Parts: sequence; C-alpha cells; structure tokens
Amino acid sequence: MRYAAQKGTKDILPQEIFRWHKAERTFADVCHSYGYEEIRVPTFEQTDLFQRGVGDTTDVVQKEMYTFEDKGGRSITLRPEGTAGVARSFIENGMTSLASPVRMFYNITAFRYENVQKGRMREFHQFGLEAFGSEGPEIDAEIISLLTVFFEKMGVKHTKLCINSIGCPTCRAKYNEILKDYFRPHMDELCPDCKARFEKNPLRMIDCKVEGCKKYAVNAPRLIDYLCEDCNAHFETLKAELTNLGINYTIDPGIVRGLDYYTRTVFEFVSENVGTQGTICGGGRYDGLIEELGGTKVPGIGFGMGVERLLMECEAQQIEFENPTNVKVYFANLCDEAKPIISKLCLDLRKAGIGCERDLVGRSFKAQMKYANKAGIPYLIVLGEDEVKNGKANIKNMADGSQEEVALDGIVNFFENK
RNA sequence: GUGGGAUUAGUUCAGUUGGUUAGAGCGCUAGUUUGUGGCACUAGAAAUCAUGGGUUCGAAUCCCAUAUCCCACCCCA
Repeated sequence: MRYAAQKGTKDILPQEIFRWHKAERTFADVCHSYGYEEIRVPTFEQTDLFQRGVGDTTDVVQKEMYTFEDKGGRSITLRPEGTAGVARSFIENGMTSLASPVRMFYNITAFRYENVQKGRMREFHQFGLEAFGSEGPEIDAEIISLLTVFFEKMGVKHTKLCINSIGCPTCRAKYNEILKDYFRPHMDELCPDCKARFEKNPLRMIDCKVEGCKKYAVNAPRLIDYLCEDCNAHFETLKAELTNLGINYTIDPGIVRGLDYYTRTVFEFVSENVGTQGTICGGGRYDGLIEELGGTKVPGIGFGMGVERLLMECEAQQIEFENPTNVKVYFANLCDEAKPIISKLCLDLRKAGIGCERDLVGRSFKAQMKYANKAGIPYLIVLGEDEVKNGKANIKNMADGSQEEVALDGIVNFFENK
C-alpha cells in the first residue's frame, strides 16, 4: 500500500454512496419546502475573510486553518466552515437588494487541521443554510423546525435540541464585566486557558472542562439572566414559538458556540451515539456578521450540520436506507453471434433509460448467471443460437425463476412497462 | 499541542516461550461434464507481516524511531 488517503480524510465508496444521496436529497427537499435555494461557493477564500468573519481569537482560526500562499502571493485558506463564504457572496452579489429574507442552503466540504477522532475529520462535509434580512425570532424557530422535519424524514429519532441566547454586543459587554467580577477572586486557581479567556473572551470560561474551573463555572452568573430587554423578548418569543410548533427543547446556558459571529439565538442538536463529538448540528444568529465583512447592517441566522456525524447517528439508530440497483436486466450470451445483438439491445435499453449489463470480461455462461445473481439484477435474458435464429428470448425473473417469452424487438417495450 | 491502545491477504481476524515453505472465515476467479443463478463441495490467485533502524545463528514475535488508524483531552459540525 504505497499511497494512502491523507490523515483525517476518507473515501466515500460506491457501496455506501446511497446513504449520502439519501441525506443530500432529503436535505434539499426539506430546504426547498421552506423556500431555500441552493448556493455553491468556492472551496477557498482569502484568509482574511475567515479571520474577520469567524473571528481572530477562535481556535478554528488560530490553529485549525489550512492556510497557504498561492503562486500569486495571496494568502489562501480552505474554508473551515460555510457561513463566511456565503456571507461574502451575499455582499459581493448585491443580495441586500433582493426581497428579504434571502434564504440559501448548501452542501459543502470544509477543512480543519485537527487531531482526528470519532466524528472529527480534517476534511468533512456540512449541510448548512443561511437566512439574511430577518431579525426573527420567528425565522429562528422556523429554521429549528426545518431541522426537526429533516431529522424526521431521515428517520432519526430522539436527538436533543439545546438552545440558548448569548445576547447582543451591548448586553454581552455588560455581562462580561459581571462575569469577570465573579471570577476575579479565584484567578489563581484557574487553568492557564481560562486566565487567557478572562481577558479575551470571558464567556468561554463557563464552558471550561477543567475540574478546578468547573466548580466555579457551575455557579457563575448566567448570561441569559442578564440579557437586555430586547434580547430577552427575542428569546421569550423564540421559546413560545417552539412550543407552538410542538418542538421540545432544553435551555443550555453552556452553549456558547466557538465562532465569534454568533449573537442572540444559538442552538445545537446533540446525540448520545456519536461519541464525545455529539453535536450533529450547531447554529445560531449572527446579526453583526454582514456589517463586519463590509456590508450594510443585515441580520442573519444559519446552521451547519456534520454529515458524517449525521450518518453515524443514522447507523447507531439502525436506520435502513434503500439501496436501489439501477440495473434492471442482465444479458447472458451463449455464443459469439449473440454478442453484437446484445450490444445493440443494451444501447436501445439505455437510451430508453433502462439500466442493463452484459458480460465484459469473457465469463463462462454459468459464471455470467452467478454474476447477475450476486449483483442483484432482477431480470436476465439468455441469448444463444436459438434466440438469434428465432428472434425471441426468455426474460427470466431472478426472484422467482419464472420466464416469459418476448420478441427481441419487444424487449425495450417490455421493460418500459415494468 | 497532550495522553492511551492498535497496525499480519481486498476485508475481518488467528499466529504458542523468537525456530523451517505466515494461516482461516468472508470476498474474488475457476471448476463439480454439454443452455439457467442462489445452497453445498473442490481448487486457485492474493501478504516486502505499516515504514526505517537495532538485538540475535535466526524476528510477524524483543528494543528504538517514524507514519497511519482508533479512543480521549481541547475544540467544533
């Protein structure tokens, strides 16, 4: 084995692609039903876009980006997430002038230089969507409901929805001071990370997993108790709307989200089956992002869903996907004279959109039978000297062994009616 | 960036205290007499034992390094 897929990357093989297709189709269908259209944006952007958009202090930007200089001396970064690129496209293409909300979904690969473990890859796939131009909270609830519909259509049960509000810059600044006042007396006992967080991003301290910090974090003042009036009203309406839609949720004040652009509503769908990387889907509101990236002040909300994690969850819940074979009929040949006739029949069937196969490696007749059986091809037609002479052949149903005689020029017609 | 476990045919795994030609199941190919698959049986192909060093008369087996995979910390999707 000379070459191997790079660390943290994976081949998606033909034998499993049907699971991906099912998820992709389902996601697109559900998005369409909520008025979202697909957008496709480039895999790489200028590094600065992510530094500004995702945030300079985040782990993602600080240590996980695939950044390189191209031959023109530009600093390029493989996207570590989807929102920044879509936001850039929104601004660049003047979508501010479109009717609000501007709703777009996507299916992308993203790249993060991380240590690999269960549910965490260096190249991974994300379904996501963004909605620009609505302050919510109805659209916040709508997007969460879109996800519940998606999970339902995928057959995924009991994922836990956690929500929180991290407020707007105004109430967050106030809260940060309150939080710092709370932690200040205990500074000496905090982990080095938290000491750094104290200055840069105190919000993250309540998220710390280190035992010494945890015992203070548990009793720390919570942001949702210090929301400003507007943010509080926003969150209350969201909760009421979720209840109205019959969606169960848990308020988890610990959800902070690791990307700087989030404001107000943040949420996660969590599973217990995907190991410690339990977050299948995470998202939230980012009312300041478009302005931060040089656009006008336009509110936005979106989410990203880890497709690998989604499929892991499906597997853990033993959800069975159909794997339909596209090939309907196999032609077995018994003599050389039959071969050109089979070639022509295959062409006609394929033009009619009917999948078919024939021997391409010189297998014996018996081996051809075995092959068709193993491949799960539902119909088989044998062409030998008799069939060539009479212009008729038996169409064999592989499931029950029954046969039906059909003229060779009636074969396409036979399958068109199947 | 930091820990722990692993790495032997395509794949899942055996391989005794270091000892001759490294095994099996599944898969693949062919056959079990002539134009009909599944089951069964037989045979075959397929392995630089992750890579590079070292110890030894002798290494898949012991030692070191590196890589990769899995799991966890951290972070996130």
